[in-house]
Amino acid sequence: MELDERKVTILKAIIRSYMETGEPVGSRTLSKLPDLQVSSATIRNEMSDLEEMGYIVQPHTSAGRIPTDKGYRFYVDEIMKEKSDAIRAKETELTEYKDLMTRRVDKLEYVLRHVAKLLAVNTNYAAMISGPNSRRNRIKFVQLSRMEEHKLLVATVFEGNIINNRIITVSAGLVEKDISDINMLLNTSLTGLTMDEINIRTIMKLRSDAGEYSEVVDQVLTEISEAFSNNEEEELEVYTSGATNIFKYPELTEGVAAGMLIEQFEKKDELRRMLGEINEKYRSDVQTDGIQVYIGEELPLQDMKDCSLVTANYDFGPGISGTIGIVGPKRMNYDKVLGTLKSVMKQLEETFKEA
Amino acid sequence: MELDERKVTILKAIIRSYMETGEPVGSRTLSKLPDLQVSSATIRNEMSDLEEMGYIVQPHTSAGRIPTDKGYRFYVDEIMKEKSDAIRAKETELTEYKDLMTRRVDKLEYVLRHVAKLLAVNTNYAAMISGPNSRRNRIKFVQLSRMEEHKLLVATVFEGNIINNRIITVSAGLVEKDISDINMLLNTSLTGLTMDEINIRTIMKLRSDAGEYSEVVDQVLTEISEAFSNNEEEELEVYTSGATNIFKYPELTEGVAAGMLIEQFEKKDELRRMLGEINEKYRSDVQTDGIQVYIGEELPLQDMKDCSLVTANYDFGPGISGTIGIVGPKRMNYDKVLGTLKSVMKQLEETFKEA
DNA sequence: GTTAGCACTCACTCAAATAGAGTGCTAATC
DNA sequence: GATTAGCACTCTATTTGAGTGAGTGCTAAC
Repeated sequence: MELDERKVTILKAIIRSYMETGEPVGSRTLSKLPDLQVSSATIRNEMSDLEEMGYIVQPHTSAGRIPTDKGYRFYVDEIMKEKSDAIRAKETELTEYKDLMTRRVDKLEYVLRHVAKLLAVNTNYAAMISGPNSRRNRIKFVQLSRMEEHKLLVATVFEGNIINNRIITVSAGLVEKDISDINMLLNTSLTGLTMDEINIRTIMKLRSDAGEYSEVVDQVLTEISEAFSNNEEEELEVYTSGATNIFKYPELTEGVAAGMLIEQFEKKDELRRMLGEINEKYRSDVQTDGIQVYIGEELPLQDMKDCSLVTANYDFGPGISGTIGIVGPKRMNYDKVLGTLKSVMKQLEETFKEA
Repeated sequence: MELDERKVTILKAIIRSYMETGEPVGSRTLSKLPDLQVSSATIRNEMSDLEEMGYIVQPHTSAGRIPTDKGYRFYVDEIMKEKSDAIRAKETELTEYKDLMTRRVDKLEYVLRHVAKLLAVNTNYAAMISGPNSRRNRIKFVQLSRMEEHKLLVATVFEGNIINNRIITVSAGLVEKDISDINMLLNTSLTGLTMDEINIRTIMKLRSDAGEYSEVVDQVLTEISEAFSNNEEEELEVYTSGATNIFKYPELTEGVAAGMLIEQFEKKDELRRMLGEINEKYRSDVQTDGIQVYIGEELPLQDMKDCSLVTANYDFGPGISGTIGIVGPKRMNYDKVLGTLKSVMKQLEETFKEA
């Protein structure tokens, strides 16, 4: 069977109606729409076909139809084709938040946290953002300073002005000159490298370069290299916002699943892994604009099988890349989410280009 | 009417039974308890008295009784008297988590986040912790370093090794000597002060001390003072964990209130304000061990009126103080929560004394 | 003061009755 | 051949009413 124009119109109408109301859509409701000038009986026939083709189903015999994953997929693919319209529609709505974002570009964490909130409030779905993976980010400079007799502060600044502090303890006594020398040494050796690139060889070279200091310096370097390597779990943060928005969608809240779903948002490590994988996969995918849509069964996380997930990758330079995700019911307003997401990405990009 | 010994026994029995089951308690159930060797009729008479006195109520005519806020209040006050027993009971259970806490004392944020999680997991209620108010914390030292031509990194380390970074932009050109001089100047003037104590006068003095540099330095100081003053909202963080635990208590999840309650945990600013006020009020209250219990209507937040809140203030030195809160149903296991909280406080204190 | 006994209340459960929305099919119509 | 009107049918959701059981309050006896 073929998906002719009228079938498409009907399918889209079903999806749009279901998006609004959350109720199964009947033939009579559709027949009343202005762009469908046929009787309900005709529509029933078409719906029967659409069901056979797998785009819609009946929750029970005497109910209207609701879209299947396949139905949503068709709809989403359809929007994606005419995406540019959707963007402009939403852009204005967000500008009022611009100052919020531009205010403190220097603290990426702060920006991301607020973007998550902004997305959640604007879309009425749940938002999450994975922070950039510092390990892939280039070191801009390192500053070593003395805090106490045996405690040193190592402040590392990465591209994008992401700052990372560590406190290290050394047993050896260090005079001011030692510290400033090591400082110099660290900067000449490490600047421009990513954490991943700092391996044993770099450290060894550093030590040999240290020359006369090597006995004292050795310990500092050991501490630093350790501080630089034991940090996988913390580096990649995930910020979430609006998890409670799911209470606005009855189909997600009835049953036991509600708790499971809300709990899923507290499991930051799973979210992180998921977003990380998506980022890995589509980071350099220019064709999709870095935007992906996952519907129902397509979701990587089992507990979210009743939801849809829209993701977008941001990339503001080496190492400063991550993924934004919006989670909502399958009947989420894809137009709006896609538009909002694009708009936010664009603004973020501008903000970071300036900085 | 007077609360004689038998009435107390019955009241406590009602509360304990209701804590376990969440079901209204009837006279027959109570008559079967070993420590009540009287008939159900007698108990009915006593319960009638207790109801008249306001300690218990019937949800409806033909149901058992449940405790009122006043009933819980009596019970909690009773436990608080014999608190020391409760502590020791729980202490062992928590030791396994000790390494988790001691691992990274240098990052207070990290510790607090994990303590919140630990409390949530251990109690099965929702936990929250307010971070310390940096504005009241003493500056240990300040480190100024150049990031880019016109960008400087100001790293401020406070007592308790809490680190705060700011990036400031200056239009004037600075040579290395300027930076190290300003650095010296900042440290001699600001070390030992709290943010609150850094007022216009301090800044003015700093400027006059700057002497010959004043033209160039002026801008840096202005930037720094600004960076030091515009940060109220961020400084006081709140970490939450286990909000979804409330799904384990049906009386909290039925009705519309469930969503409201869960949402309340996303409103960090309100939580922050509440914990801040509690901290303010009981910070130096040695008598209560810094522990407070709020039941139902006593809660400062309207949306939590069906819950109880147990709070404890931590204080590990000047400025490093905050408040921990546990939120659960009114029928929460106060014994356990109080014990767990005390145990955690003790461990935290030890951890910080060492560092 | 305590207890046994009994009438009474009220929530909860279950089943049957009812209403309503929607479909599929058939036969008539364009 | 496509469209439509009409009708029987299906299934959910809502209502109703009877029955059940837990629990109380009261009274009279111990």
